[in-house]
Amino acid sequence: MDKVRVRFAPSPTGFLHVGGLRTALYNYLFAKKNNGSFILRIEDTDKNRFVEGALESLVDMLDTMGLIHDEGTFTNHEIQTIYADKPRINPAEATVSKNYPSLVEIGEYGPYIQSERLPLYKKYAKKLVESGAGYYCFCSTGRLAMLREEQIENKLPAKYDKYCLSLSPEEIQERLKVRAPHVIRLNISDERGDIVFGDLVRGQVTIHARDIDDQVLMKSDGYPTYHLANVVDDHLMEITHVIRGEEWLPSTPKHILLYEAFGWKAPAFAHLPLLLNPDKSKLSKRQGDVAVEEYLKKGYLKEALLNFIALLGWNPGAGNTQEIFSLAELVQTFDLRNVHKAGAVFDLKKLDWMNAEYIKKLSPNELYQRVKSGNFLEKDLIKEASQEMQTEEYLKRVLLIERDRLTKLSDVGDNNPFFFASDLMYHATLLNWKENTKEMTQEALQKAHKILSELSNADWVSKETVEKVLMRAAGDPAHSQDGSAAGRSRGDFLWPLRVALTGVQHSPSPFEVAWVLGKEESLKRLEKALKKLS
RNA sequence: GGCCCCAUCGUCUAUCGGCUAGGACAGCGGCUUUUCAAGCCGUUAAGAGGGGUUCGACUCCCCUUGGGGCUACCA
Repeated sequence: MDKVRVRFAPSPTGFLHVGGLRTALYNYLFAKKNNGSFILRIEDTDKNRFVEGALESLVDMLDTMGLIHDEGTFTNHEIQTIYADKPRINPAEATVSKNYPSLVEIGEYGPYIQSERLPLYKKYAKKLVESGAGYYCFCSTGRLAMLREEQIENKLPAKYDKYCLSLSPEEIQERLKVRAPHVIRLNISDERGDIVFGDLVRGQVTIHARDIDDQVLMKSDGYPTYHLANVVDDHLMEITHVIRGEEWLPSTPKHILLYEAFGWKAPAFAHLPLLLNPDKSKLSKRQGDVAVEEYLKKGYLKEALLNFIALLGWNPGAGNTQEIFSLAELVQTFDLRNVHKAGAVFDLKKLDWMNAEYIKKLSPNELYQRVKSGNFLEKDLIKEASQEMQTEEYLKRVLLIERDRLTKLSDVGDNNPFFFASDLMYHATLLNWKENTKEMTQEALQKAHKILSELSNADWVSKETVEKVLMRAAGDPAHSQDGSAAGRSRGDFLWPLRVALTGVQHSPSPFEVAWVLGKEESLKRLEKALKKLS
């Protein structure tokens, strides 16, 4: 079998979409699994929908997500960073893109940007016309629209009526000579009958030729449409497997016909199920975020997003209930045979869970780095805190305590604002544990103050030390079951301590809070609470 | 309107004719516990409907219904 070559071919019409990310991911996984090449090609054949900067963002986003391609289009930034240590990519072999100076192309099948391959499409379109598989069409958009309207009204398939196919060679030449606007269409004969093709995820698909429109292949602006460019490029670039979204399924017969017309062997096709909104329509911006960048900005880890998206439409196979996969594990396990046919709803709740799972696995250092580099510390809560509370040491302590409680990186501090407060407000009644008297609360706080003030600053370095000392002070109810400790419970001591340190009733354990706050701040808060009581 | 694809818990899914239909998320309940979270345990919840084929259908075939996609000189 030929060496596997697959491609991800986005259009520069906006940011990378989570649906696009999944398509790219499956292509990547399939390539890596089969020791093949993953190629990035740019399909910029629609001048009208071109968005400035989209190209660079698309290419870079693929890399920040870790889907490193082997061939095709790269940004200079990539070449200098991500690929710097990859011997098979030699920056010296890079050619600067003709149309986009910020991009570079690497590989033997270039250029990899369709707007730079225009002569190629022109040449092949001409071949089609010469063989009769294609023909010139001069019809106005007005006539086309009327035709279509009429057909729908008569319950017929809406398609071009081949009017221009009846033009004589002389007429055609004449019109071409005066530069009459025209397109080139694919000539599909009803006689062709059923077009049958195999799909790696759907099995055999059959569509009758009579239902297919004479697709425009070359637009009047001289650019090819997706259909022509796609087929020509996939053939020339020796793509072996076309893995793309299900929205392409209905146009695949057109592509099959093109391969036939050129006498080329068609690649294998695999049409992936769509990603859906909660209402089951095709995933769209209207019902939530779709840009990968937005998810990263919201504090989702790229590993979690990739893992989650991999499981939308694919599973590791019979009996395997594993859900957490690293990218390397996905490569190992991936198999197109386990791709589903039905669309999958993008369920944020499950993504949240998975993200939390990934956060829990991060070391304190990694977590800090991620939070910092993702700019998640740049929030008012933290920026308005005292200098001491913004040090790396302090923030790392906060993160260690919060790690198991975070859903997203952006949640840092949100559930425990007292870590960054400079002045807590106390409700005297909240300080009392259950029905305890003010005196008992005072006693508890004084005891805590005494114990903590006896600790040296060095003792505070260890969370365990702080915890041990306070735990001892809280007493162990297990040793006073006979009531000798006058029915005191840990709560009698720990509850006032918690409220004094946090001002609220929900928080991590007082040991941990005290450890995070440090000696000085902890004592300060205890004193303030005591003052409030007196 | 035409064509194509799809159909198991609310959601993601397992099942390739033998099922007491399994797992995960969410939900609910409990344990743990000074509170919250985490963790652990438990639990609610599904094969759209109708015909076939078969000893036996969630699994195969047909129809209906439902959902989705495509139907551009967009990809």
